[in-house]
Amino acid sequence: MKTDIDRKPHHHGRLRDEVIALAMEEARAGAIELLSMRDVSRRLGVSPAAIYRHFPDRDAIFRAVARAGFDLLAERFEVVVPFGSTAPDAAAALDRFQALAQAYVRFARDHYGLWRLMFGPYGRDPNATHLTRPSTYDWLGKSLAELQNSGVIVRATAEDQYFVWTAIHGLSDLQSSPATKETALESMVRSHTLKTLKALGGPFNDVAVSISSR
Amino acid sequence: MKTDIDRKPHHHGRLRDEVIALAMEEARAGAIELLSMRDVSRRLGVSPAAIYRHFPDRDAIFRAVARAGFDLLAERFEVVVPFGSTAPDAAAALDRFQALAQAYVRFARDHYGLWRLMFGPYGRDPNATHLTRPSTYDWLGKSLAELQNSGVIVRATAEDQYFVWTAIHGLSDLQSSPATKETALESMVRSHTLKTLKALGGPFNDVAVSISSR
DNA sequence: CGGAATTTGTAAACAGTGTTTACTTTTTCG
DNA sequence: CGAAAAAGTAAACACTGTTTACAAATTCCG
Repeated sequence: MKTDIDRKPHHHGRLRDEVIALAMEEARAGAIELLSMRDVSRRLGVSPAAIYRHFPDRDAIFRAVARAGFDLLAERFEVVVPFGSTAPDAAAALDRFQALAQAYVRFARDHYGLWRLMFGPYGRDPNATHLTRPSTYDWLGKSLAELQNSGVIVRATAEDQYFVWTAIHGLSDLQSSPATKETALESMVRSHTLKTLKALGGPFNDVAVSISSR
Repeated sequence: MKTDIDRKPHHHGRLRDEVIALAMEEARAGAIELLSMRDVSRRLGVSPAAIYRHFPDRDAIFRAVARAGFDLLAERFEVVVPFGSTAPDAAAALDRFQALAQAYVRFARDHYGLWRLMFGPYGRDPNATHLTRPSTYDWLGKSLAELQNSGVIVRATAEDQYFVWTAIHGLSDLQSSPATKETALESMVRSHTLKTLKALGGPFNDVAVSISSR
């Protein structure tokens, strides 16, 4: 039993999650590097030292946020391309591939600071799992396999996959203004992905191209 | 006339350049965000406040360093592709294009922190010139024009140029370990650039490909 | 030249930071 | 229930970016 008014003199347990959530929110737009321990503690109504029960130091928060960022990106991927299912035909496979790219570019635009954190030093060092990370990179592999099975492309080697990733990643990193119109972004990503697929060589299926051009 | 031992009780003039030089050196490997004003002043044998005669605040140093970074990159480009000259034939044009890409990727690897600064918020805001920046982006345009004139590619629109840039940029940003072997890096960049060119469409000149494959 | 004006430096202070230490409160659990 | 563990606190430490008032070096010009 507790008193009527359940004021929480102690946070108990969920402080760690609250710190990460606040840091992620803060990392959306701006650089997370200037996030202040004391500011976080103040906004969570907690003493500065309390945070050190959950993180050894400030960098540990950044690393945790970067990991959470990859989880969030994986969620976005799961929405547009449910991992259990398989694209029925070439048109669907191409649609999925483009939806994946759209999600990637949008994520970079809408969570710019978090995005930079994820692909910066803090997102890389954990266990050198940044390249073999299954959650996000494998989505691309699945999509490329679908494209291959449905005949849109003739092969999808590891090198091909890496190439496609770098192309979309570069686009995400370089998109200039965060105020790009939705339709402009969409068509830009579409033509970009089509070029990318064409680069994979072989008789790139022009039928598939005409399929996707509304 | 001065005393025999020309100790300099004041720095006079060149402090600004020394700050930028030191900050650039510091930004090579690690994140520049944790560069300390007081540390800089200490290492330059100067009081902390002295720096404020040359920069309004810390961010101004970052912006200046980012600009200097683009100048340095332009120097690298100039070495491999002298801007005054023109490639005599298709093989030379392709070589130059690949040399440009190599320089780009190497720069990102060898000046990782600086690279991140340049393409982060600090490198972008000056006057929104980050996309129209002539010094670095135009080199790519020149190279693509050479490729077009010599028949390696059939067109080089602005959109094409942007695509090529994003592809190389993405590769630069995602190259994993800074300890990649030189030969591995070189062949990776080569196959990457060839894919990129193929993506530009048209009857991509397979002869040119065989030219470049040693 | 010589002295005013300007530039470029300094020392001291201020508010704010990351982190550690010693200590207290709350929860868990045999 | 009472000990052990977990999760909080206040106070201190060394350090930071920045401002202020002041001093030295340089430049400018009558």
